[in-house]
Amino acid sequence: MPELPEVETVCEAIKENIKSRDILKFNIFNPNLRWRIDKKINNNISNNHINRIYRKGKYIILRFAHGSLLIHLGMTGVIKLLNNHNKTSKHDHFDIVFKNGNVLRYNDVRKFGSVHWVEDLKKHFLTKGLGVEPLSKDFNFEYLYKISKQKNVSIKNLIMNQKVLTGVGNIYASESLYLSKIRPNKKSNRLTKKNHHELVLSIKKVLKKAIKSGGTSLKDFKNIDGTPGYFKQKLLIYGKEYCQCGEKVKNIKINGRASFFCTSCQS
DNA sequence: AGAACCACCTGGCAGC
DNA sequence: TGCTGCCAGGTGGTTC
Repeated sequence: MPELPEVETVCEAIKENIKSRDILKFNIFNPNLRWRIDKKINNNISNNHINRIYRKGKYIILRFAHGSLLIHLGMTGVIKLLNNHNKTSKHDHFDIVFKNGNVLRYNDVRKFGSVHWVEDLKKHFLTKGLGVEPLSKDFNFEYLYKISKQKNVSIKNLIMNQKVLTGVGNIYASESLYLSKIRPNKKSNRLTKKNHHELVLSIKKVLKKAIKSGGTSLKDFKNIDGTPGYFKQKLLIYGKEYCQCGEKVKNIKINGRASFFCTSCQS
């Protein structure tokens, strides 16, 4: 579920709302996530101080002096801020308990998320190969064009490849391709230079706009205080039946993922 | 080597 | 009502 804007929203909310950065303990309720939660995380973070809270791609990173806590929300991961030790509910997996009583609680219905203690992010198997950040200046025409030409995949798969571009998922890939009038199943090496220029701009535009709206709420995404994001109302093609031009929207599978596009507006 | 497919898991919904 | 089948925002690992 959560793509870059949702993770960014959660990250910012944690920064703003956590009044203490000193951790008391790490409580595990259900260790079964994509990878079993390591009990040793408690030893690594209890009685330690978070120096920095930030996002890399779809990962939330809590940085300590001697390593980082790496959190991925998978499809249905939700982080809530609680002010006391509320009793746990179904699908709660762990708490990060702060010394002032604040609690960050991770809930994940489908268990596709993860949490790891990582000493060196550059060497960890989940983070070492991550591509460029879409909102950074490293993501530009030259970068995308070069990779596009050397790959033989659909452009949608290319921009969703986290080793190429980190943070873009199924919704924002569809939206960006719609904005730049490119069909999602078009092979990346067949796009024109103009296509690439427009796609880079569209991806940045869509992501920025979504962050401004607090992310997209379909079924599961909720911000840290339980409020939903409002980008869903602004989606132009994902999940739509008709395009703004009046044409019926096509929904095809690309690599098993629903891919929406307009046969009239996109070519 | 690179691309496509599968598996992991739960819940919601449509159709019968 | 209840059962079945299909669908869902992700991605590492396996297979082709």
